[in-house]
Amino acid sequence: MAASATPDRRPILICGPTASGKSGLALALAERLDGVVINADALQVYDGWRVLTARPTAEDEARAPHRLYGHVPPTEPYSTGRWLGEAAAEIAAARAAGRVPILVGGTGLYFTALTEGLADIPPTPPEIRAAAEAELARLGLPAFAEALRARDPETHARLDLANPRRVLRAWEALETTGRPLARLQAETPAPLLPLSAARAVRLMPDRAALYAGIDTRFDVMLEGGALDEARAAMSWTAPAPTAMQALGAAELIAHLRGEISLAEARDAAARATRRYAKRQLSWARNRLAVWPAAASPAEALARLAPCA
RNA sequence: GCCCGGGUAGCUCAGUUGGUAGAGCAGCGGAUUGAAAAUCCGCGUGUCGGUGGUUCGAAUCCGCCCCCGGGCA
Repeated sequence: MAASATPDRRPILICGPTASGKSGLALALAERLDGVVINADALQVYDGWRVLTARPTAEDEARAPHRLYGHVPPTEPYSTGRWLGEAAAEIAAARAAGRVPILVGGTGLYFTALTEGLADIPPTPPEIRAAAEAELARLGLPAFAEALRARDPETHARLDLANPRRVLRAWEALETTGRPLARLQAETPAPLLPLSAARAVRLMPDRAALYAGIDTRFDVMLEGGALDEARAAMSWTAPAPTAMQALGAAELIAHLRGEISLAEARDAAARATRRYAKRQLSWARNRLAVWPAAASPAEALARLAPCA
């Protein structure tokens, strides 16, 4: 333990399931290491969802710089590609300012794109997406997949043909670039931040405790104004589908419309959140298998920024 | 104390004339390179309350015991 050793100023990556204490950990690290917290969560980017997405509070944001939170209006679609570009810029800016970038979020795909690379493909123009969706609706999935196979057998051969999203994505990439998605992915450039250039930790909390926390947290959200947020969302004009994916939004809106009771909405939202957490753990366990794991935020904090 | 009804999966329950059990919900595992809080695939996880007995064979039939609900006292 040479006290004179240069402190590790590599970016920190924190991934974990919802309600695992990621945000608090990131904030504590930011305070100890003079860092900048950079969001890696697909829904927390949206303005309009603060309570329902458990975004850091104004008080939290006053304690350390926070980036990529609530900076997107609900009318705009968001994507992994857009996040990657924004995150890269924020990482560079933090470094330039002599601060440690601390990326935290529950969207595993974002971290994988950052550390393993993402194919260089321009965003799908809205008209191409609309046309692709119309074609899928007109033909049905099997016939739509066949239509793709006729034009792009290479990508078709590796697709999950039961998953409409995947088939749609392949179609859109082909329409947008004129090239097979499989080829584009094979040409994926080097990652912006290889794992070796960062300090990563994945939170793997006890399942039962996590689920209990999810259930109680939704009640806290309700007390904190989640219903007001949902009511406001009902008046958004032409919100992007990605913005309406916030867990609990559909349930609370159904309740506000008088379709279900508040208790039913709460149960359904909590259940959806538990399932989401399960998928996140799946990603962390299998796709982030080489990341050091921590059972709790406290354990991770002690490892990444001892004492203080 | 007596009389009914009921104890089967985590929960609510089904289970034909006896052939070691199955639905829904919950849950679990997996995939996932631009909607990822999305999307998709797969999986019953069980001392049938306990214990004797009848039977080749008992969740099913019989005895006793335990527990829960209701009624009568």
